[in-house]
Amino acid sequence: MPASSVHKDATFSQKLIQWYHRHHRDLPWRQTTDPYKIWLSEIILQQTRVVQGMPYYLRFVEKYPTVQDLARADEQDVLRLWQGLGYYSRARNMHYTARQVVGEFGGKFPDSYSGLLKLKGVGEYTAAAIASFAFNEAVPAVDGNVYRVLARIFGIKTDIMHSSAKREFTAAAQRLIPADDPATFNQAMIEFGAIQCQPVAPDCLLCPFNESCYAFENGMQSFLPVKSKKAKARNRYLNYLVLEKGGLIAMKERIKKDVWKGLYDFPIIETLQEAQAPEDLAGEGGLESLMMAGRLIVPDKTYVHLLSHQKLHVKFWQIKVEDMGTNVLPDGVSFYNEDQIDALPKPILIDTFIKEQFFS
DNA sequence: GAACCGTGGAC
DNA sequence: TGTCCAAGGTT
Repeated sequence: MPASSVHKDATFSQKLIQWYHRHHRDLPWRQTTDPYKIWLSEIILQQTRVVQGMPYYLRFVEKYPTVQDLARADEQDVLRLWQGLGYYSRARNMHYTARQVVGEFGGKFPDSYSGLLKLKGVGEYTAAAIASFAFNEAVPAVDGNVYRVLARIFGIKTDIMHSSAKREFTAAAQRLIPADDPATFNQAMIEFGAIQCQPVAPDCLLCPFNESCYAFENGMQSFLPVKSKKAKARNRYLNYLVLEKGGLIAMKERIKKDVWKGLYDFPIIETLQEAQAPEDLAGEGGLESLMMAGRLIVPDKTYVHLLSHQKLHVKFWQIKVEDMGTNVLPDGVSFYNEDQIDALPKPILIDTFIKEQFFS
């Protein structure tokens, strides 16, 4: 590498870290080098805004102060504490990893990027983040913020959705990272992307790099980074059979490979189109006999619930049961009282419906 | 490589 | 209102 490049890269990291010291937010996971807490914060913050993840981080640290505490917990309680954050496999993987760290590693997290990368739920970004923040390893932590900063300042036009992008952007960051303080550099890149080099309408007049930024000089802020479109969400039509008997409600854990795995909802009939009458649900899984177990209340509204890849159109068919008689609940379905239901992890949609309908 | 996996906020 | 996005990872 020519000497001029070395000089230029050092200048970049120095200016960036200068900016960081002046502008960074005071966030709780930056007050520690405990790999457990850093890991916890990184898992929570995956695809999640700081304002949304913050209360969850504080609750998790409060309830599970150490990895041993988390390992001892039931997965269901971990999912319940995670309720509302989404991408629930993060919580299940986190719990699995806590048990592995305690059971196989004597309660100590791997102290290197390559070791951390082996953990379930820890990919290249998260491994680099923990390795640098907790152990000062000089590996670049390249997240969405870093893609944006690098693409704009250096004019990198590779589609960040393309498979080659990760290698290219990681190499670019690796060239910039200072050996003497990789942790602050990584924090600074991420923080700079989050609060100065924002996705939409960044205020470039305040930016310390506005005299050398490719995007600013060429008016390309809104076009960089290049990101190809995502596929449109598919429509799904869900019909829940909500059996209520003497203040108890029948619920079931979602165990299939599908959305909300590990969470609880009701017996469900999925249809290809929106069901308008009880007859539309016949022959769709053998649950229709449940609708005869009591007095049926036909839903008067459809909930539309958006997921990242699905648009759910959901109807709740309530069945007021006096006596199940010869009707039996399907496998895995049980009646729960209010306190039990409160303790179960549930999708936000289900939690909202229950609160509206029963326990408001 | 592309699809999948949640939720809430900003525009 | 619909779209995009947010400290990604797994299959």
